[in-house]
Amino acid sequence: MTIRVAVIEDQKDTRDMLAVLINGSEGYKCVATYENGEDAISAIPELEPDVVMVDIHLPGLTGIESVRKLKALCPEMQFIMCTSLEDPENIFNALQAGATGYLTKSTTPTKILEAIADAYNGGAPMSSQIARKVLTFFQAKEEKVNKELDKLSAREQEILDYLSKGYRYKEIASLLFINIETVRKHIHNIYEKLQVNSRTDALNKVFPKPKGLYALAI
Amino acid sequence: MTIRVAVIEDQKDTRDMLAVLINGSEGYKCVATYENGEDAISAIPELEPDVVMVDIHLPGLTGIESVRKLKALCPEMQFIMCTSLEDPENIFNALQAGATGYLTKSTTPTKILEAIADAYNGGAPMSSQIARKVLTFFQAKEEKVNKELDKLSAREQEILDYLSKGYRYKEIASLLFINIETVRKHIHNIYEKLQVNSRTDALNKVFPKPKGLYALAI
DNA sequence: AATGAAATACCACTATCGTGGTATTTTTCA
DNA sequence: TGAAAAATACCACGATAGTGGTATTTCATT
Repeated sequence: MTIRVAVIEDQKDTRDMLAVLINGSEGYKCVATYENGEDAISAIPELEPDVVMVDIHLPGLTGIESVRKLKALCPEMQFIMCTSLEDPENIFNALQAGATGYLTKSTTPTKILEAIADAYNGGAPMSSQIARKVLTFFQAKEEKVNKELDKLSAREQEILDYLSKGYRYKEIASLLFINIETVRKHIHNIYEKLQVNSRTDALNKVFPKPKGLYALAI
Repeated sequence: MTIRVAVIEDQKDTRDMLAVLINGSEGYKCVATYENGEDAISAIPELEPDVVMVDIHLPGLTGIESVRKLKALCPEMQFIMCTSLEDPENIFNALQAGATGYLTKSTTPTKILEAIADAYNGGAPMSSQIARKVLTFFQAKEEKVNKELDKLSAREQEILDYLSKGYRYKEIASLLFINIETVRKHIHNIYEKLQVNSRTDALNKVFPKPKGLYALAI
């Protein structure tokens, strides 16, 4: 069983180095190399490699954008980002775009081959330093949420939860075995604390939407 | 430099095994073991270990809840979850609670020690299989979104976008330079197509929330 | 040229929501 | 124990949202 690999990398020496490494190893074959994202996008869907190594820095279309487009066309294909940059923003964007691995350029040849096999076998190859940065992104998201949320009492949070699910006042009242007027009062207090005056505004304040979701969907 | 480790694990044999492993290794010291989360929470903030190994399955307070509380008290402390479960929900919740590592019980002693050192040094030790599951959580989105969304005409999508931002009918009307009755009509059509009858329900149908987010925040 | 979908506009009615009060009981915590 | 915070309940009013109609115009496609 041979893993078919493609490489997108603008620097000729790195590109050739990768091709030689891959072709020189049992079980791996480099089936194509590209020096920019545009060429890769027009050729890769036909070629159907198993794994694609992508440089983040590409002239024209960036590596991240290339992955986003390719992943949409070929959901089964595995993408590994290769870069010198470790900043969280790039890591996050790359992974969100559909990459499953993230290697820095200092990675040893052995580790590169391992990473390719790993991605092919359902893993997500990345150093634990990078994994930590991913986690930071995860955990950072919550903070802001709680900041608004912990202004509210437990009961208020409970009611807000029902609001978020679209329940009407009287439904909430019967679910909580309290009077509708009490529900109304709680919600009034919630709105005051959050400085809003509608259900939707309250929810948007407490559960901020992931950016770009709608823009993307259009 | 010695890394000070604490262990929270209800099964005596596993607990003892970990303690022996840690104390038998140069550079590591097991400073305490606990058989449940409650004991750990009352003792660990005083003790200030560098790294805490936490079993997910604990009697009473779960491992995840224990980490959440401890992390709030001691943000610098590193937590590694140990479990036999690899299901995405647990992984996600544990990491969101503040754990930085996630080991399965099949991990070898050497890898366990490596993981402890790794967490201590700013990494996030986890297998690449687990890393992939984390990514899946990141990437799991869209799909359903578009399915509901493309039932709607462009104008309807535009109006739904305003609804999601909390605008009132008359605000939408003046933003789009159309009559409020037209807005009302569009929204009525939107609700019909989506088979709902309130703003919140429509938004929940088109922009499904990442599950577990709110439950976590409580 | 005809059909149909989408966008526009208007009306009347009901339900629900949001505001602004007051007041009692329960819980929490200093 | 005493004060503060939270939860409960009630009322009245105006604003907004949602329902169910009809009807005209525009635009794309057959």
